[in-house]
Amino acid sequence: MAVLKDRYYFGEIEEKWQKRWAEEDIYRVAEDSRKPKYYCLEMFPYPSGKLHMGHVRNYSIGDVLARYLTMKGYNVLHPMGWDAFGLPAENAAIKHGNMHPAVWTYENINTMRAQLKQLGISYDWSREIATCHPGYYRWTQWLFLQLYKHGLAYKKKAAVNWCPSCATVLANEQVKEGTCERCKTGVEKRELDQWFFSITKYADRLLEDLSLLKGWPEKVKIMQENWIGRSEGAEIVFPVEGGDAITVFTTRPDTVFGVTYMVLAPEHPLVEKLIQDRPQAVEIREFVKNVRNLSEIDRTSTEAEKIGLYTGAHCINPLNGERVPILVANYVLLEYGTGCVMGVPAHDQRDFEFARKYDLSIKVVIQPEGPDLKPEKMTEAYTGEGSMVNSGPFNGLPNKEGIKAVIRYCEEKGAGKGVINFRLRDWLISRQRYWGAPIPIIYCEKCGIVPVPDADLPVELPMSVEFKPTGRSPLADSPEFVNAVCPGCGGPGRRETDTMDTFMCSSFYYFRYTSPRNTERVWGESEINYWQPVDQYIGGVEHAILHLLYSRFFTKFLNDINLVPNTEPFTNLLTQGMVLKDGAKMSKSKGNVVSPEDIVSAYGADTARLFILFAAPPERDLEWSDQGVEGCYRFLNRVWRLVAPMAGKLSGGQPDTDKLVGVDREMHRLTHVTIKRVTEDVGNRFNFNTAVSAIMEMVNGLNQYREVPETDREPSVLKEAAETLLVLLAPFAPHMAEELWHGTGHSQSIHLQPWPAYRPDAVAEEEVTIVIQINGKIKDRILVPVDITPDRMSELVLSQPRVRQLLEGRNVVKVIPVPGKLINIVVK
RNA sequence: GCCGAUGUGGCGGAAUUGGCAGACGCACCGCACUCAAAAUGCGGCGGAUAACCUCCAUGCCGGUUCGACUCCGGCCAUCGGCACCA
Repeated sequence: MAVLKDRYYFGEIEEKWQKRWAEEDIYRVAEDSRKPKYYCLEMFPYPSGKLHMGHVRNYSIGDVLARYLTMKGYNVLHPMGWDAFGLPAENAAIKHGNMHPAVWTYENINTMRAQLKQLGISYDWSREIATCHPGYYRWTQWLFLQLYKHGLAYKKKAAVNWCPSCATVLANEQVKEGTCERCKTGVEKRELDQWFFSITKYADRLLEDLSLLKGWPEKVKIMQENWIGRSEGAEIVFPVEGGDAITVFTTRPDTVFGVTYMVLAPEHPLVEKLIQDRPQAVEIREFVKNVRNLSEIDRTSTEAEKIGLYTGAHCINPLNGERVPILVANYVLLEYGTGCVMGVPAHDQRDFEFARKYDLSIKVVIQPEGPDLKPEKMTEAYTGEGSMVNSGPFNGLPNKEGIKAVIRYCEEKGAGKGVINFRLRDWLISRQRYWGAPIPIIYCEKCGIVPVPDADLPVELPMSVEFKPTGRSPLADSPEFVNAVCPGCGGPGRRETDTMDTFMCSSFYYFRYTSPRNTERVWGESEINYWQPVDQYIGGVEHAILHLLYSRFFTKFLNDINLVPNTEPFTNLLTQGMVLKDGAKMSKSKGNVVSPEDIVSAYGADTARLFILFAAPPERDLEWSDQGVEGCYRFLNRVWRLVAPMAGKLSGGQPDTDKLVGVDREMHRLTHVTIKRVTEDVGNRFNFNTAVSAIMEMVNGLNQYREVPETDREPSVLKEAAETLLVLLAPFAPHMAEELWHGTGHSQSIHLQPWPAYRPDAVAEEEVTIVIQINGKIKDRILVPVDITPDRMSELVLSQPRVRQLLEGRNVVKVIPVPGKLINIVVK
């Protein structure tokens, strides 16, 4: 039997068990049809250097769940890996001269892996993946080609962010408030050929299936819903004088008779055609050029002044034949709808303000009940309901019906149709960067765009490239990389030199974990069918939209091509709150960072984990407190001093609940109440903070119980209590629990023990204290049998001398007995 | 501006289905142990009050109810997301 030291030497203990667990490989899992599976996943980190407290929180939460569910008898898949491609690696390479992004990344991975092991997280490390490894990105490229083959990847010109000072292209993430993140220079726009995924083809499914996600926070679903941004309306065609036509999207077809002007986005392809040979041409070209150069931020800022210019051209309202002037304005976005807006100033606030500013006419077509709206007297647009007026055949129709009627009418006349529009845009995945998965495409003069054949994957990143900011992908300057043989005709070809957005790499990693070393296929069929979907996903809310939406898109696509059995990737989602210090997010610039390393070396991993789980429920932000950490450390020491002396002294089997009395019965009860509380808090509610509280209360009770002379106690009760305590503590403080478990005479790992079930008869009480209220105010308490009837309870309470005294001279109106809780006497 | 979350002691938080507000922990105070300190153990700890079995108290105002931290209506504050979406 192991000897337990009288003091808690966390360093020795943690090191010893981490080594043993690795040697015995206790966290390795394989498919096992005899056991129910559970896939517990935390968002894999970007290997930025070292773990921060947010990581510690994320992985501690996941670890408690994984360990708990394993003890509950599930076959738990709990893997870890690295979201290892991305800009910081490249920036570090530029900053540190000749350090290669791969070296920087793998060094960080080694550091962070060691830190995760020091925290004692129960990962199956045999499944570790890194997205920058050719064995992984081979499949990133393969999936790109699958999307391409199914018509969901396409190339198109699009504007990118350009920093004139760094002479480089910037990803959206690198643009902060319209300036370059590194040098603060104003960012410009440049047009480049780029690859896109047609996520918009899945917009309706991505929206509809949100309702299937019962285990997701409402907040996240609402954010995705808004992001997808479905709106119903119509596209209506306005012929332009002198040929051409403008198709406009509107959600208010009932107001088409009120159109008094039409506005095009500056980039709208028709603009140049309309202004040709007109006096306005010079001014408008200048305006368009200026707007194009604006950054996304400046362009879409609500504060930006709305500027419109008259083109001189007109179009015809197809419903009433009216002549409508055409304008160009900065607030109209080319990407949304059809890139133009019909102006209905009487019934749209923005149009109203714009019309007043430029003295455009206002025409009322929806009349609410009450006095007639007069354009010249209106101070704001009328956007409510009403009857249609000045609307030809639709006059008198309630506008809600008018929406449908106008659409039907347009469809009959061939002037338009009902349309559903989404705000969601296609996903731009091209990055003019080195440290990412190369897009597996070859351009050939004869064959055009040619996908790299599967057999030639991966298209490997060349190791020796220059990282000077030249304005192009560094790959473009690597002739060995660029020059390739066309797989179609065998002639000379050029490789695509852009790499893929790293969100692509993280959109399928949770599938790859099921077969991480499969070199033949992206994953095995039996593995994917066994493990999918992820039962519990845990991570920060900052990924509520992009990562989670892209992953849902991928899952639906992969389901469509029969590669995965599920249509949604994550059954349950837990979004953990931030870790704050002094009320603010920890950051270097604020100087309020607490490093996990320091905490682990000063107090041990068990203390760090316990504090982070105890300090707040997982969804809420957590305020870091050094004194709170101290408190958790003291608690673990208390556990040590309580249990360590019991080594070799515990005896007895299962206590017999029926025969226990007095302090033994109370202790036995506390043990089972604690099992119940911890099980519910961890398993049903994810309230780890209250689970820890329950364990603390049990320790307090156990300490008192141990004060009772040994001769007055039933030994089996102490044994049950001590062992239960360790098992309940195991998911939270795995090292200490393991050490004490072995020290008290066990040879198998505590982490392989079954989770205890509480005995209802042990939890049950014979008598309970109920509260006596008079008019809702507490006046007294009384001990009553648990199974007392409400009638008997009322009788008993009303006969109490103190109650009778309080009721003296008052009129009892009503008595409300609530069994097991309280009784309220209503008097006048 | 729109959408969402949160608001409880000196602090982090608890109260699971409308039923004892403040569990558990921190800080603080007192006591024990000690030559002393630390550590540890024991006790106290929302406010008012001389005191109570009294009164007040869960951001503010109002409502429903025998009973409201919890439900409803209206405000305020803080945080987060979206932000000219036609």
